[in-house]
Amino acid sequence: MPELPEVEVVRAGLAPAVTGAVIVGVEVFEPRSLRRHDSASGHFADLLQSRGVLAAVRRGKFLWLPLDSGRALVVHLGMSGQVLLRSPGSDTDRHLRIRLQIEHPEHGELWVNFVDQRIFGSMAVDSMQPTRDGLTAGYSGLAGGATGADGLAGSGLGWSGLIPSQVAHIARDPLDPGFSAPLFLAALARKKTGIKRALLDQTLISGIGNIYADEALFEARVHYEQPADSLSPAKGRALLGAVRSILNRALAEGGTSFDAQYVNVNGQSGYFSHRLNTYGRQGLPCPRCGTLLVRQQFMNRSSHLCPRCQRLR
DNA sequence: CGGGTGACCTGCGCGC
DNA sequence: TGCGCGCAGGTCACCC
Repeated sequence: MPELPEVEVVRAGLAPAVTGAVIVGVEVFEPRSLRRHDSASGHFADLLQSRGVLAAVRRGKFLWLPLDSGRALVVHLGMSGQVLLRSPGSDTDRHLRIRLQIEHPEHGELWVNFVDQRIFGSMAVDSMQPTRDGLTAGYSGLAGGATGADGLAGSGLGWSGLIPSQVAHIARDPLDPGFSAPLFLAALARKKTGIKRALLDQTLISGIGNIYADEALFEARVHYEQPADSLSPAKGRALLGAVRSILNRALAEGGTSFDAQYVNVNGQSGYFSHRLNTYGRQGLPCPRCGTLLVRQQFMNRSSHLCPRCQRLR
């Protein structure tokens, strides 16, 4: 489940089930799913066994569960990853790569199945470090970003001010209260690169992938190869506004699902695919002007656009 | 530094 | 029915 709305749907589903739970069992069926785990710090299963889970946090497309050991279980869904909550003893999901058995004080025992057809996703136990700006590391669904509300003694934010090392280079996403629009727009204005490349650069702004980049560019009427530094300040602001609007609307509909691949923790699909204006709609008329939409090769993938509404300037 | 390419994977739908 | 091809929502390493 790749882009921000789909990952947030997973985070939101996971949070109530795992917060306060203890990991009582770990089964790794596919070691390639541990690609991002640094085994020098210890074996994946050993680092999880008997640990308590404090929360479910997300920045961009990265998800992590802070643990009572001071580390975090980092989850990245890649292109085809799913996290499914199952009752103990459930039938094995196809492409099941890792299973965590958790025990929650209220909900009892539960299986957390990491399912991933293509194995581009991964799980890893990672060390934590303070955020560079001293703010909450990501979104955990807690009011006020959990500031001072996590009951941890000592310095400020506790786990909420810490970020897994492998996520530290990822920029804040545009729905994060700590995201600075002026700083992002200023950085954009310094980039000579094409605007879509910039939107997909997770170190500049995170959470945007191929679908929502195309949709936001369509909404703002910008060509994907328009140099970032050539956008007027007003156009830059409009584009960021379009990005936020699209992400929020997709979130409200449970994300985008073309097939059973992109589902929440209960295996249910989102409905935003009905709202897509350009992604995957090549050959169909532009909803704005009726010109036929086109698909073009870009960055080893596809860009979808209206050749009339989105001209290179 | 920017930008291009390939690697990492499995599976589905299509045309022949 | 089978086979090859192109396609898929991401990220990273390496090259020039």
